[in-house]
Amino acid sequence: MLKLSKLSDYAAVVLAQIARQPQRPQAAPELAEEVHLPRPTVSKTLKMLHKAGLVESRRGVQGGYLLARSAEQIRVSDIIAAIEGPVAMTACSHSDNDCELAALCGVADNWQRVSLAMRQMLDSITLAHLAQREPLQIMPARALAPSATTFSRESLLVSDADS
Amino acid sequence: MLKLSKLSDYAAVVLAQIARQPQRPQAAPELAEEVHLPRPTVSKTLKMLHKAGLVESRRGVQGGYLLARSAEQIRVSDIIAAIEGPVAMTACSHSDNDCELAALCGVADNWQRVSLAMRQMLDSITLAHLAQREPLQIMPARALAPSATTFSRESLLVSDADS
DNA sequence: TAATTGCGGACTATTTTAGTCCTGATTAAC
DNA sequence: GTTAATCAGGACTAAAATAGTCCGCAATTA
Repeated sequence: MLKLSKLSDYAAVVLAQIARQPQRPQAAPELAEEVHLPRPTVSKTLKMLHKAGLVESRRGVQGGYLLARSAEQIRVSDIIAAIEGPVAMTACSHSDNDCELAALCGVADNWQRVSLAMRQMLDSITLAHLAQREPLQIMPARALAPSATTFSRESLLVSDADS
Repeated sequence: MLKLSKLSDYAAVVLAQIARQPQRPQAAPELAEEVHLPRPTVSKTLKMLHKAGLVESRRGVQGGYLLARSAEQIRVSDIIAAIEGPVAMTACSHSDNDCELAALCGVADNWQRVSLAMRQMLDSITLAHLAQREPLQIMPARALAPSATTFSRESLLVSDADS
């Protein structure tokens, strides 16, 4: 399925909810109610998001959670990384891991590139996009000259619906 | 991690190996040896690939596995789907699944689009690309006019290294 | 100081994944 | 027709990841 864990999904939903009231801290139980998810679970994801630096927390009365930076600056890949660790498709697709089969399998390099392309796509989409009530349009991407060797941050551009 | 299962990774490696000798059937134990993976496991993945129609099998002496179609016609998304089921990032990102929270979470539509973009990327890369000994270059994609509403199959173009 | 709220971590249960093994069916060669 | 090679299907086990809950402590504010 190549799927996100449920927790990552929850994280996105909860963050989107916070993003819709950016001015005041929102407490975990309050958020849980709004997104219809169990409190301890929401609490857990918020703690993970805090550890990853995506949200700020305020304790005490009137406390709660705030975005640590604007929704435009929180990338989908940040959210996923906060919950599941860095985005990488295979064990050998992140360089620090030494797969002793890498030399043999003859596919490792190419998997790495696929993985990179995916990460870049996820980098190009932000919480602000997710939180929009209007559906996104993710642009069809287009091939460049065959000699291009690097990715641009803009490789997959996401724009608002034009209506 | 948003990672592939090991089995999917194995499947890619094994398929790449088959692709390099397209003319004759290769038996499971032989393939296992070549890719340095345990026989029963390779056997299992091959059975899954067969069920998904990606390889043909021949029983008996001199039997083994062959690609069911050319490596250019086998997409990475096919391989993943054969092992893990259809590519979809979240439970609600495939339409037939009814997530009762969809109306509430305010994110579902956008997740679906992210998921779609990912699938399209995976559609655009084939076994032939993976099997190449030379590393791929996956093209930087480029935004089109803001009013574009559909994806093109070519959205992420993969080309051979130009060296 | 009391109420509210986050923090950290332990813990359990469930599901998924990985990996193995066995028995039977099919095919080709002799 | 017999034999050996090979795939087919599925049962099974073990291990790991995931999901979810709970508790006691720390911080903050009124």
